[in-house]
Amino acid sequence: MGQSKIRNMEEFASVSGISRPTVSKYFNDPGSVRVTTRAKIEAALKKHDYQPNVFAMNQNRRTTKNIGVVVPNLADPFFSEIARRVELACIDAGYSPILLSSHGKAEMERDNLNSLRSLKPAGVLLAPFGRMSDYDAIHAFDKDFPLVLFDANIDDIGKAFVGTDNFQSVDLMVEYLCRSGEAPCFFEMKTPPNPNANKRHQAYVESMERHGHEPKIFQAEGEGWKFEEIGSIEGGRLLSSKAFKTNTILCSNDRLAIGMLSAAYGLGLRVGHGVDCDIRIAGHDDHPYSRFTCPPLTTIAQDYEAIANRAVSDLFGMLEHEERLSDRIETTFEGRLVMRDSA
Amino acid sequence: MGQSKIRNMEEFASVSGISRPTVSKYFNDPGSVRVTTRAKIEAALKKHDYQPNVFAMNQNRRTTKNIGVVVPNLADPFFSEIARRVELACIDAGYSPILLSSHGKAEMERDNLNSLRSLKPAGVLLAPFGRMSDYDAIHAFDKDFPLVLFDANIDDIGKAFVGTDNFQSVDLMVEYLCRSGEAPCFFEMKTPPNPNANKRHQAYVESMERHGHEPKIFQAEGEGWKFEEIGSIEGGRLLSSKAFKTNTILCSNDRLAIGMLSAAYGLGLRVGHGVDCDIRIAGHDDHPYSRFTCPPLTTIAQDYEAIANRAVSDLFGMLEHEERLSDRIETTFEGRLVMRDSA
DNA sequence: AAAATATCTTTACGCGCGATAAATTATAAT
DNA sequence: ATTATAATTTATCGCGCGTAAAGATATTTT
Repeated sequence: MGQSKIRNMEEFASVSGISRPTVSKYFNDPGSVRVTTRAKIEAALKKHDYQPNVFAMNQNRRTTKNIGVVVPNLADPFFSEIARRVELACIDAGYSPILLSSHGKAEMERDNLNSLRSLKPAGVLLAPFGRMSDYDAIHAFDKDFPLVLFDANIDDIGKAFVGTDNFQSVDLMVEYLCRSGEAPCFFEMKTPPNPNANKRHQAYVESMERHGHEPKIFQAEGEGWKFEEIGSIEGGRLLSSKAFKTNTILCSNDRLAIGMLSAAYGLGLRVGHGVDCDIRIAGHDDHPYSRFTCPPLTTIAQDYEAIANRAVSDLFGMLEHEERLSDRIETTFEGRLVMRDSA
Repeated sequence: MGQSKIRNMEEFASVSGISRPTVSKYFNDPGSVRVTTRAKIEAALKKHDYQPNVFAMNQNRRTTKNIGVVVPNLADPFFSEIARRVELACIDAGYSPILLSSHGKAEMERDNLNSLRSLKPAGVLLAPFGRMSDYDAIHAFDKDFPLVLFDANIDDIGKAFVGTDNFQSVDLMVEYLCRSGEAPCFFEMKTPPNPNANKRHQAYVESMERHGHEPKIFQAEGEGWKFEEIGSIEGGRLLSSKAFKTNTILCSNDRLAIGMLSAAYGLGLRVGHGVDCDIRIAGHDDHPYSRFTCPPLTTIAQDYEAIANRAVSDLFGMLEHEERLSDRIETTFEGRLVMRDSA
């Protein structure tokens, strides 16, 4: 809290009785100066409130403290939830996260990466679109900056990947559904914008075969990120035409499931595992609202916190230890079965 | 997209055959140079892809193209939705929006404003916490930067405010509910984190009195931003104890209503306006998921697009016309009744 | 065509700080 | 106390670009 107005580091150095280069060292790493001088500087800071000019700081620095965080779509609560944790983890580590949403458009993902270039980020955490992404742009970016992927993987891109093990998680759900009732069919989008959908598709097929059941896939038409709407319209169509041969439906993600629950309600179907119920519907992701659907949604919880923390620590580990990791690290966390009333 | 690597504006100027100061002018305003020289520069841009260093650009400039956008909580779909539109509007206008979420904490709102200071933003769009906000910090910031508030108002802070007219919108809903059935009681949080809740409370009371009914308020305990949970637990308690004297409940916002719908479902109550229904539940905001609740939620739609566009145009109007607006502008848009099945 | 105006080039300086080398201390180890 | 080591000071350069002034061209007007 200050009275006088300090214009630059030169002036601040003089009022604190320390030379400017030492003050500069202090701001880059307070631990790198002697305790006595640090005390002087911090005393002066309280009297004169000054803070270094970020633009001048970052102009000549090899590496800034900026961390880019790029997610495909902040309007999706899954991403806003995980982005929130990533942001906080960066702040805790003393970095400045810059959160960018690509608003569901792959070309904006490319633009976002290009914008980040001029910010000279120390590193970037990217949840990519996957196949929809501009591969060349991401590949080029990967060569110029330390990059860690999360949520969705792209082969050989980035120094590390952190996500959920879809094969484990889907198997967990399939196993549970088979054990507790009829084997599930699988409901997904025909052209999903998120690459995890493809993994889950595969995982479902393999898991069903392992359990001795024939996989049954139902694909919804529709593009874009309006998953609930697609789940409601296409799912409702399938439900009302009794296209499903089983009373158990596993949706590729919670948002599709939320849409289907809405359609089922509209059709007067009772959803759940009770004896008086017509169908079971399950999802995947433990979406923030899945606790409050009607009925509450049985789903797989991704470990948001672990994913966010690992992605951040993988990145900062590289940055701070200057490690030249020859090997790309892939970390997947297990999903956790969350049993509620819908299945 | 180019082959050669241009290091700085000097080099780029030479390959384009134009002097550096003119190139500098071009990047600050492409319209300020002659068409023939602009053509040369743009031809060179295609061959050599160069972009000016932002840090060096912003260092000496009086005003940057940075726009700060601060919202209380990106995890709330209402804010992620409106922030998305604000961001896009800024980009369209040629500015660089920097989106910051305060993650539900007032002290982080203050920190966010302080971080923005060092970015020398041309202006800032702030959706404040309201009473919870650090008034002094916001007031000080207001004096140093062009500031426009949206969603929540604070008296005399900012050059403009843009939001929804809660008195109009709540009255619209009360009128509809009274006309189509029993007069509503009002369900809200006892200590809401969002100041609009207080406006809606007042609006409900006034509207009820105007319609000749006695207002009945029910307040839920609970702090923080877990509105659905609070709506579910506290709403469920009230529902099961039959505390409401009327079969019609107006919730202060959709997220509370979503929680209450969940509780009602759990209690086996039929929600809706049909003859066979037990209660009617209405919300406010047209939350992205309110179309998919069971039953779909009758609510008031805020005009996100209009609010975002007006907030941005109010700010840019000031910036670009250098208007010294003596008067603070307050703009409120009307809410729109969205009739679905829940009430 | 000449005159008036708009635009460009040249030259030069400054922004605030990072980085470095050499000289000078202050602190720790012997 | 003397030496070895670590930290600080002094001095100086450079980052990439904004900005301004003066003179040189180009374009438009008469």
